[in-house]
Amino acid sequence: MRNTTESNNLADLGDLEREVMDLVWQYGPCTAEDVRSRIGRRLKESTIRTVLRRLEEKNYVTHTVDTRTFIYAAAESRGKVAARGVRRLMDWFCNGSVEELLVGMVDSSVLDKKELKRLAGKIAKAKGGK
Amino acid sequence: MRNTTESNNLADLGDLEREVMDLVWQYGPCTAEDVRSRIGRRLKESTIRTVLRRLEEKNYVTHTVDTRTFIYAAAESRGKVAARGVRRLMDWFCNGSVEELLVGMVDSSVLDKKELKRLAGKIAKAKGGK
DNA sequence: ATCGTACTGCTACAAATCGTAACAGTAGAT
DNA sequence: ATCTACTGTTACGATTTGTAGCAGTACGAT
Repeated sequence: MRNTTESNNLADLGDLEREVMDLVWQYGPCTAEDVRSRIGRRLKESTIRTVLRRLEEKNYVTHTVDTRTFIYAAAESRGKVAARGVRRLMDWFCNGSVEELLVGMVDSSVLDKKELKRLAGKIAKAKGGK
Repeated sequence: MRNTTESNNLADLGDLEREVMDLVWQYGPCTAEDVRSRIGRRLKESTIRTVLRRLEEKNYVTHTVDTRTFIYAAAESRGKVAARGVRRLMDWFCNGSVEELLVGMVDSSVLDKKELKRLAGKIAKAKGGK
């Protein structure tokens, strides 16, 4: 019934899933137990494992094995994930126009004009030409 | 169980809901029947009404009554909705940093550096000072 | 005044997603 | 050979979304 081929959720992640991703991004590669001990809620280790497994299915993390233990690492940077989300927002609501999006951001004060200009300059300068 | 107070879905909308919003945005105020006749799939009018009702609950549209007929209109512009989504993405994945987001966009070629600069200039110039 | 009809209100239901976890099997260490 | 730490598998309830039927009611025509 639901569209499974292309999720309609901008981030494909539930709240807990996002929390876990945050930890993975923040602390780097870690085991389920690492996550469990650092996360703010009291959850069973099996719960964390389920979440990590689902995150791997969704390609948010990958794992390697150390002896018997799974070590999970982020598959992409936060910024890239966010950018993918932005692209979707653009496609859905702005006919794919970055401009319409930026204007909307400025309009609803998500972004200040001066700030935008400053950042544009900075970003254009950093990370060498092309 | 799930977090109901603050949805975790960037857009709070399913695919059909988004399609309907598109029509409302594109054609302006309309009735359920208007939507039904314009939408690309064959759906019962009651289905459309349900969707419109839900969209109203979510504050995406409002309605007025003409004699007995509900006329639905978008409550916000596309750009604003998109911008709200972007804000969430920033909060979730970039610690609220616009910079990290823009960098991510450039990194994953959602946005080109030159393009960014051009738009920044344009936007800063347009819509008068401050 | 009556009646048909066009609209709305309410309810329902199945599929998918997500939070949460138990239980079973198995490979390493001792 | 055992114990134990890990993984694999399965489950279940709540919520969201697509999809729609049925019941009630107010207007317009006769």
